[in-house]
Amino acid sequence: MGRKKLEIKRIENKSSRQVTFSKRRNGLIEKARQLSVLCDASVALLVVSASGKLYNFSAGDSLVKVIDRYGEQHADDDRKALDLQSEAPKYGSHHELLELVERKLVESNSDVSVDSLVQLENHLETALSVTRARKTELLLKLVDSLKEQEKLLKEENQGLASQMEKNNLAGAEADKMEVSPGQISDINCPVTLPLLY
Amino acid sequence: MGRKKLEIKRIENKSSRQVTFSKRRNGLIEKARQLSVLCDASVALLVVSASGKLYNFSAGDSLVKVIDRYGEQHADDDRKALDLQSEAPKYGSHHELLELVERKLVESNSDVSVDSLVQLENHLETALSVTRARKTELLLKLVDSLKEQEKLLKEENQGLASQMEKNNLAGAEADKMEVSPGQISDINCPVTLPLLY
DNA sequence: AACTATTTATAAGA
DNA sequence: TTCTTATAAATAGTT
Repeated sequence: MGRKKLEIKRIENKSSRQVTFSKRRNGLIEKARQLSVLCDASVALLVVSASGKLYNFSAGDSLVKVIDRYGEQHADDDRKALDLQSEAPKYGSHHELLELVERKLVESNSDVSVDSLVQLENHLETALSVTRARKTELLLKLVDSLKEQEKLLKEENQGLASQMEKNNLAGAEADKMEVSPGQISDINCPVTLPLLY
Repeated sequence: MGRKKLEIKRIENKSSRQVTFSKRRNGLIEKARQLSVLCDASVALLVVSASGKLYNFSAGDSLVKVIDRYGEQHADDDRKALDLQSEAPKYGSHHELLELVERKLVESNSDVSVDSLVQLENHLETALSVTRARKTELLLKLVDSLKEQEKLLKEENQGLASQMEKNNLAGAEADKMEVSPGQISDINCPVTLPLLY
């Protein structure tokens, strides 16, 4: 959308790259803002220029909340994907909790004592801590069990491989001796298998 | 840019809000991609729909790297905020930052303003979120790689076991035939190994 | 930073 | 959801 069609590839001219960066960055932020307003969504946007400068924008929720949600969602997805049922209490998402608190604060502006809010805050922080700790615990347990599994499989592999090796060597020995057919099933016979690495 | 000019305010009609969300979200992601390519920048974009579904996109660097950079920058800000008087040593991590904070809080127990503490609280919360997101991301990656490793080992195992099975069967065949010693090294010989489970 | 010829995005409709 | 198309908006090159 300009005087000429611009191919989407790195702009080589440094100064026009910088100008385009500035223009499009603003455009992107404006689009993000509009999406948030029009569709009642939260948007977080981080842009790092080639020179390393960071620009950030968020709408709807704070950047931190959105990033938090990113972390939480991944934990949730993972738990579902792995069929791990969590015994963690169903507090709902942090986002929802925070919204609930915000609503409470707005609704009952003055007729809620600071003490009760402090209590609520502590309660929520506990819930949050429990949930997070649980998440980490589950992931760490999963990692441990996978490592254990890996160890067992490696041992098994080692066993199979060395058994085959043994067969090979025994076979070589057998080759040198004169072995009668009747003995074949009682001894380790030579095998020449390509050892799977 | 459409048949009619659209005011930038929440779209009340639910279905058209949803359609607009979908279209503009895609548009936003495309713009983010273009910015990254044209200007050699990194972009991270997180969008949370009203219904709570999260969409994320990143270009240039991974989402985690960009979020990390955000966290680093805030850590830098924190350091600067706290280092007004003393010379600025190199605090490499949030951990060091926290130690610094603790020291400051103990040292200047009462002569620190509430405002600066509020600011500090916000910065630390940001650091916390970023750290948690990173922790989760790293754990998930670890889980993925362990699963991949497990898969490979199982395949290898399968291969070894079936090779042995083959030997066994071939050996059984050999038992029934009359085999002269000279042929032994050319055929698969019977082996009676306990198959590792 | 402003201007404007064009390209691009997208709102409404199907 | 996907496609079409009229129109609004963004922006590339220019000043």
